[in-house]
Amino acid sequence: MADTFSSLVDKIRSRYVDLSPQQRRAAAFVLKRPEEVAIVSMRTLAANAGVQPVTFVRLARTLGYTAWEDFKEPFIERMRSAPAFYSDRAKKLPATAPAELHLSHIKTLEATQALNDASTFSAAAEALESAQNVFVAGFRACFGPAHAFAYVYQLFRRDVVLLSGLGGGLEAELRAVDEGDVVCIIGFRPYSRESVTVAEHAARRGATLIAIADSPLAPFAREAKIVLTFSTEGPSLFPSLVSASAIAEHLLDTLAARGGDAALERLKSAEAQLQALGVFVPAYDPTDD
Amino acid sequence: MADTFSSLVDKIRSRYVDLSPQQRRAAAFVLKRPEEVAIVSMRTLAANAGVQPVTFVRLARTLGYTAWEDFKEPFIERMRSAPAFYSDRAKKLPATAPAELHLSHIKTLEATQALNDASTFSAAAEALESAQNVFVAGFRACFGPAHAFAYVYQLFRRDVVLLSGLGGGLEAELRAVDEGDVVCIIGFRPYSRESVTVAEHAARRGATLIAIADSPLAPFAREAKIVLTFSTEGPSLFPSLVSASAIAEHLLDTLAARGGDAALERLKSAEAQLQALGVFVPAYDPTDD
DNA sequence: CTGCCGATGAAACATCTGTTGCGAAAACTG
DNA sequence: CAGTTTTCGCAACAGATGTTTCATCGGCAG
Repeated sequence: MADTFSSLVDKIRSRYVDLSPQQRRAAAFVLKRPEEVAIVSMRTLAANAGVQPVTFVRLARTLGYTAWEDFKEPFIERMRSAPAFYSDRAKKLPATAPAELHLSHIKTLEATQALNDASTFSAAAEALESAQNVFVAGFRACFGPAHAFAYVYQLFRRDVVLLSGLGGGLEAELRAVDEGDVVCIIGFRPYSRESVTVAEHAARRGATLIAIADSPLAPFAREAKIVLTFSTEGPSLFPSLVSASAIAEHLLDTLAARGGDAALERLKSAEAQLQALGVFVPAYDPTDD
Repeated sequence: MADTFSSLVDKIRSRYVDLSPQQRRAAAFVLKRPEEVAIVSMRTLAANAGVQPVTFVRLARTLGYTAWEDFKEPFIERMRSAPAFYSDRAKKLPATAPAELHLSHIKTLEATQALNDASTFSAAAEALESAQNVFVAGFRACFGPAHAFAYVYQLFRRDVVLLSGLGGGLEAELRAVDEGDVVCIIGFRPYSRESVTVAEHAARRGATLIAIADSPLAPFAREAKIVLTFSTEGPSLFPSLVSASAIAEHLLDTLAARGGDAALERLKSAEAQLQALGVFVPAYDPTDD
């Protein structure tokens, strides 16, 4: 009984010619504005389509649904997991063990994608650009993503500092934070004490706080000017860091793109420098460029 | 009057602390499941959140909205523009949409998924289980994922060591590697010299090598017994770590699953210990379990 | 303890929901 | 053309919706 959106569309398309004029009107409208179906009531939908409310009930019936709600369901399901298209594709993968986790990673990414909009990313980038200095923090499980973010950011910006708390020196590191700086904290539940310490210190000093968290209600996000939210959900025992990494990378990309040629130049020279220092080893894959 | 979704989230976040317990519950739920707000009725929303229907009206009022509908609007607007299904989204977003990068992350994940099969993961898990000691390494951009992997693994296995090269002491750390041990290295192009150093040393000592690399031909994977491959491709300037994280997490999940109750027990006690040490700060989201 | 005040829950409210029944109109059939 | 069938619109229905009202609870100051 539970139809998918695309199969419903097919059904409409194939039986369209047999429909009565009014039902055609309704069906055509439904295809043109699928979001409306999920969101508004049948009556307003009818008003927008220039059709009587009953017509939608009749349309649903002629297509084999017992009630309008059954007809409506696929439209809702399509919206719930935002870009339904990719979800549908993922469901078609074989149901072996690794595929399941893989699928869940995709779902997590999609959930994360739905939680943030472009303007939040650009606001974060703007704040970082106008910062005197940038501090990055993440503790315990989140140290990894924080390090990755700071490492790449350092490639095209000089004054990026990773707050590590190495050797218990977190407080000493924090003394460098001042007004005009931006502090960027990554964390998720359970929230480590250090992240709150950093956040509070940053707020006290008047620095701008950017939080990358699993919830806008994360304790260290309380005083944040900008919050980027990610999901850690999944069938795994452990919370997933995949989405946090995705967000960090997206932010980096935004920063590099906005930085323009200057950022690119610095990036290149940084890489050349590393190369010259003999940090890297040549790959021996002949298909390389 | 017309609020955007992110500004609404900010409003909730900033005023969350002043809310009454019940309203917090409602607010937290709304943040955790934003799609629901757009789709279901207030009454069922209340049922799912474990709150009275009135509470949502009250919440909307406290946040400055005259009616529930005004509060609900941003949630609907957010969904309306979300689905990348028909042509209607092209006109809305600027060229550098977050959806594009999001899409590429999914593609990368799918590519990675295709590169490894379940048996490779179980082989890796098997090797790790029968190891005397486990060493984890990753340098430069890959230090993050390596740290994340080691951190979680340490939660249910005692003898996991992260090779950090801190203070230039990499060689000293390597002296601990011996026959019967497993060394797990994460890395991608350009390959850092340290990763090769570690790999060669491990091979010389007779330790088993597991490589997590962007190519089976990675220099540090030459002597590896098992290679897990991931993709770093994407439209971004920077290679993506998302898939590397996904692989690491999948491996951890496999390990925990195979470890059975014993692993679970250790995991629990590790978490309890951390809790007792006051490492974490309580979350103030009442909808948590 | 009393009196107060905000927070909370239960029930009643008007309104809007999807759906039905029925009559008028239109379209087809012989 | 009449007779039949289908389509359509209107008004009414039961149930669900968001909201209001009011009684109760629980903490706290005097």
